[in-house]
Amino acid sequence: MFSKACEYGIRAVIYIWSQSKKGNKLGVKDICKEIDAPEYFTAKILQSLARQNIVSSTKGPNGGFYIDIAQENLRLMDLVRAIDGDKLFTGCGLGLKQCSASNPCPIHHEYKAIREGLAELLKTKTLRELADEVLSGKASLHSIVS
Amino acid sequence: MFSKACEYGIRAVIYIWSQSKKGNKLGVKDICKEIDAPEYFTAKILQSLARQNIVSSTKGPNGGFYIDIAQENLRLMDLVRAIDGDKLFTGCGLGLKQCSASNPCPIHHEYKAIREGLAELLKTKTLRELADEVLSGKASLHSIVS
DNA sequence: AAAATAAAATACTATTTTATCTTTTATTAG
DNA sequence: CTAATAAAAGATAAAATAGTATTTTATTTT
Repeated sequence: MFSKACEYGIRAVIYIWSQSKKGNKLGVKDICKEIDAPEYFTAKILQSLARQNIVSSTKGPNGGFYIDIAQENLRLMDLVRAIDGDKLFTGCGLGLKQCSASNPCPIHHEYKAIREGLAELLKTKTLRELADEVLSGKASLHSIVS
Repeated sequence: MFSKACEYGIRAVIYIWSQSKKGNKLGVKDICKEIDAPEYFTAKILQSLARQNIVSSTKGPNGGFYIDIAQENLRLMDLVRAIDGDKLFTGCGLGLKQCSASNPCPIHHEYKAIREGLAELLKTKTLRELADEVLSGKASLHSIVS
């Protein structure tokens, strides 16, 4: 469904958010250790998100990634769009170039419902909510390490 | 969502079905012309589906692909599984190796609902239904050519 | 039997995605 | 001002997906 880049990006941003709340900045290494993601690849994703002003960063000692309070209501949708674009929310399920209610593919209506359900989910969830779930221990960003 | 191979495969099988009903066998060239898909690539997909006994084929003059009546109740789900496997129906939305109700990622429950909705759609739709929609003109397998 | 046809199999190419490594630039602590 | 630190940028590599071309095999028509 989501690309690997998007999966890592979401996990990273949720973690950054949960720590920014405490005023901490995080290095890529720390982030990747926590969310179990490849370091250099995740760095690229975060750099792209920084250019898009979704996360902030500072270089040098004590530098790292953080998220501005102003982004408190950032929706999961905004993040997915920033990384994967919106092909997931626009394209035809069977790949037709033109597919609409007036010239539908055989699963147009049903697929549209699924896709809209997904969009609704992503629009509803804010990064704040997601980070809170992790902070409260209700949800996790990595597999159990035993 | 689906891979290109899967998109072409679904369109091809629906078209083959709609013609098999009339007793016609179809060559790859004809199929690809109708569904606007790359010829050699689609051929490979169909050959794989033939090995999996989802479509049938005969070589030589008047040969081609067709679908056995016994496959009348073939579900879209079976086709998607045969081409893309079931990663779409099993994996975690955020890519966690282990993600379950007891150790959930932050979108586990909501994502599960979306995924199950999709699975339900694919299990409900039979190839017969989809082909009928195309035959009756209610749905289309290619963009409008004006 | 020979020629024609069409799928099957194999090999090859291109593009995109994922991942890693190296160099550069900015910032801060000493 | 110099070291050290950490992100930014760029270059490269590996893997997966998408797409094309060629050869082989089976079947049918003449």
